[in-house]
Amino acid sequence: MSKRIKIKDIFSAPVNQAYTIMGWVRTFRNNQFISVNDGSCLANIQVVINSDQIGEDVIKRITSGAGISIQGTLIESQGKGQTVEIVADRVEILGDCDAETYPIQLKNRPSLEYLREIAHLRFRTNAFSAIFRVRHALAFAIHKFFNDRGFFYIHSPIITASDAEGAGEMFQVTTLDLNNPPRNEDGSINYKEDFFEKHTNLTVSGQLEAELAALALSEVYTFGPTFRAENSNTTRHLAEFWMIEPEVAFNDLDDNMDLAEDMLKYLIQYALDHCAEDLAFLEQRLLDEEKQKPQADRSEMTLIEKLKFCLEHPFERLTYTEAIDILKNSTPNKKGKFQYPIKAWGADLQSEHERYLVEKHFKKPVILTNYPKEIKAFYMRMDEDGKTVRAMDVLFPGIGEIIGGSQREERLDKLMQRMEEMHIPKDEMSWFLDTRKYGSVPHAGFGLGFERLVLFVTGMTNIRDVIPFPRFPGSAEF
RNA sequence: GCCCCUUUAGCUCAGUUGGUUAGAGCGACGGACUGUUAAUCCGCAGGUCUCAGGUUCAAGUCCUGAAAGGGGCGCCA
Repeated sequence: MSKRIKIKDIFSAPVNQAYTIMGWVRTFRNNQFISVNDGSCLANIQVVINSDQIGEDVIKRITSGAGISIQGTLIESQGKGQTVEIVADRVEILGDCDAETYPIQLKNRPSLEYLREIAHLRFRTNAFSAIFRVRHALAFAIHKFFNDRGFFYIHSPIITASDAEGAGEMFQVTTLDLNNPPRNEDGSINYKEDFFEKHTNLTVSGQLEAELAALALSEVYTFGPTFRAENSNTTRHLAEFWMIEPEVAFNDLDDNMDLAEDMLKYLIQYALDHCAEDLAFLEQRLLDEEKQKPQADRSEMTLIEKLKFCLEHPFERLTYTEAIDILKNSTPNKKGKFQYPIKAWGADLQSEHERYLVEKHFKKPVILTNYPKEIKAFYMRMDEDGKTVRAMDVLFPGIGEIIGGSQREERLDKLMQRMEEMHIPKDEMSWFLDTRKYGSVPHAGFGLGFERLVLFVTGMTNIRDVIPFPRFPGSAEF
């Protein structure tokens, strides 16, 4: 028996030779043509069988979804629609698939909502196999981008005792018996008896740990799961998501923006170069979906046009103060169309304002910088005016905030002052403050929400469709 | 957490002002078919109209509540 060849490779393999392919039946037509997919690429290989040669009992078992092994000869296709096909000598059913109960009937174009409920099987569809191949390519490209630039991949902890990062509600980690936890004399729970002998949570960010590494290795990044127990019910939030957090010593805010823009463009280019077939499919899927919508709600660009547009234009960089001016004088603000009208400097920007800037005013990715200190985290570097901090948010069309970052406050006295103002317990953060005490240098970094990047590149609209097994309030299936 | 929408066959959806026995396409199943491409053709089965109350002579249709799903907002990545 010949060695198995992946379907991805068979289209360029020499013809008139014997091959073995394995995969799953997509369709079976005319008792003669099997479309087989093994997930290595979007395309199916057409297998031609001769019913005289393949027994009736086997033919009966060639159903949609069945696992199958085919041995045969690759030939130039005798029909239209494909360049090559396999004439089968041997067909073996590896795993039967009962068509009566199999929940995926591809010809019905099942809805994304339905497939979300059967996430364990949705990999079997073209859309989800394409999404997860693109997701893989982007994950790989992230490591390649940083490795090629001399960054070191730091594994920040998943379980953390640090409760002071301020990035959101946390999931507690404990081995204590919830029905009968050990108590202190005052009735509070005695975490001294917990596994770590202290109160611990799942991490909401690897940033602080990345800063520790950056202040020795200079250029580092993290790429790991992150957990937020916020009760967020949107198409852009997950309780468990993956985040990329580069942190670079000696970088200022401009360097940080350059790194963010270079990285995003590199990743988009990588996807265009390596996932052309999948992206073309996802583009068509999006076009089909938008046909249902009224003309006004449809995108002006196709998916691939949109991705290329991002590469070709510099991201618009402006300060929060400049953005407020634009918004204050904008037509929707004057006509009272904003749900939250922009009245004065200092207001937090709502997603309607971000959308206006990105989708209406500039019509391209925007980097907003120098926000008021009151609406940003304690670790961001204070500007000279004492009012704003060196923060930056990268806003993408359709996604909103895809990156949030800043130049960090490296001056010990200023950092301590901010922690006091924002009621961050200093005693728990001594390890973090040590970096400012001993050889502190300017540095900057940011966090990229990986799923938000995948959303943008694949053109999907719900973040629950770009992670294999999404976790969100009320749902931890599979 | 707040607001809005949806729920009818395995899937995607029709179902008029409340009025006989609730429909279609696809899928499944049975059959035909040796060049199909979401194959085609013929045939057939498939329903507690999400659930619990209520209004009414009469409810898939109206009202109340619940559940599940979707969307928007907030929190952020």
